[in-house]
Amino acid sequence: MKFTKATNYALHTMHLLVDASPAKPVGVQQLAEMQGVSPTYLSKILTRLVKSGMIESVSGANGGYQLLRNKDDITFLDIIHAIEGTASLFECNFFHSDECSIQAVMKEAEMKMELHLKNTKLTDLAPMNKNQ
Amino acid sequence: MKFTKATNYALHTMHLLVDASPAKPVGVQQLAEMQGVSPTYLSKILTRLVKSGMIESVSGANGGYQLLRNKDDITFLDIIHAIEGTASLFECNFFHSDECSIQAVMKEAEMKMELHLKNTKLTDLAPMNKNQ
DNA sequence: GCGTGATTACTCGGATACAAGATGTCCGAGTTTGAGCGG
DNA sequence: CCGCTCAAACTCGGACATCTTGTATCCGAGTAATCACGC
Repeated sequence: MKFTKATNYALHTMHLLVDASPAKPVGVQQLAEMQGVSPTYLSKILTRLVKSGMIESVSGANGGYQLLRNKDDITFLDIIHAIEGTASLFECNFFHSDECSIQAVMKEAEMKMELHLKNTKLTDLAPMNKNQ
Repeated sequence: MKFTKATNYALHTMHLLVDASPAKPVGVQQLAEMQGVSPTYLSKILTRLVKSGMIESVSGANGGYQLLRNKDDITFLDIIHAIEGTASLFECNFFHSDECSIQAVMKEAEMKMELHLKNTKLTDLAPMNKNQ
C-alpha cells in the first residue's frame, strides 16, 4: 500500500509541463534528466497520461509532450487515476451475503482522500525552480 | 497502490474477535476457515497484530487469539497501521532544495483518509453473522 | 484418588517457494524538422 | 532560388530483464490442557 514511483514521476512531470505551458513541447530527455529517471521509462509513464487525454505527444524533431487540457482543469486525482487506475483501494474477498460493512468504511475513507486530491490542482502549487 | 489482502484478513479477523469478546480465545483454524485462508498464513498476519498490542495469543490446547485492549478503543487505523506500516503513502524522490509541495498535498490527502479511519471503530459495525 | 507422564491441540518463528507487479532497458519503427545538394 | 533527398532528433510500442513485495506453504519447536496409567 504505497503510491508507486510512477505516480511521483507523473506528478512532477505534469508540474513541469504546467510551468512550461503554453510554450513549446518539452522533450522526454529533458524531463527525465531533471528527475533522474531514464527517458525510456518516463515515456512509458507519459504514454498513460496521453491516453487519459491530459497531455499530447508531438513527434518528430523538436517534439515532446505538452499540455492538452486547460492547466486549471488538471487535478491531482486526474493524474493519479491515470497512473494507478481508478479501482478501489480495498477489495473485500470475504463471502458476504450483503455489502461488506468494512469495505463501506474503507471506501468512505478513500473518498475523503480523493476529494482532497480532486480539489487540488497543479496550478495551486508554486512554480517549480530548476534548482529545487 | 492497493491495500493488501493481509489488511483485509486482519480487519475481518478483528471484527470476528470483537464479536467473540470477551469470550474464550478463538483458534486460528476457525478464523481461517471462515475467511477461506490458510491458517498458517493468517497466523503470520495475527502475529503483527499481537506485536502492536491489540490482541494476544494464548498457546496450548484451547488456545487462540483474543482481544487485549478494550474493544471500543480499536480503530480501523490501528489495524491498518499494524499491517501496512505507518510510513507515508507517498515519498518524493526528487532532489528538492526545500519541502516538496507535491508531497505536502499528498500527505494532506492521506491525513484526510487516516482521520476517517481513526474515527471509525470496529464496534461501530454491526456484528458479523456466520452466513454473511 | 492422586501424581506423573504421554498425547493432543494449539501457537511461534524461520526458511522457503511462488506469483505478481513495479521498475527499468533495448530495439525497431514511424514522424517531423532541417540541412545539404542539385537543378 | 526552388525542390528533392537524406540525416538527425524525436516519440511509440512491444518484448524482455530484474527486483521487490505480497502471498502462501512447510516444518520443527514450544506450551498448555487433557487423558491414561500406575501406585
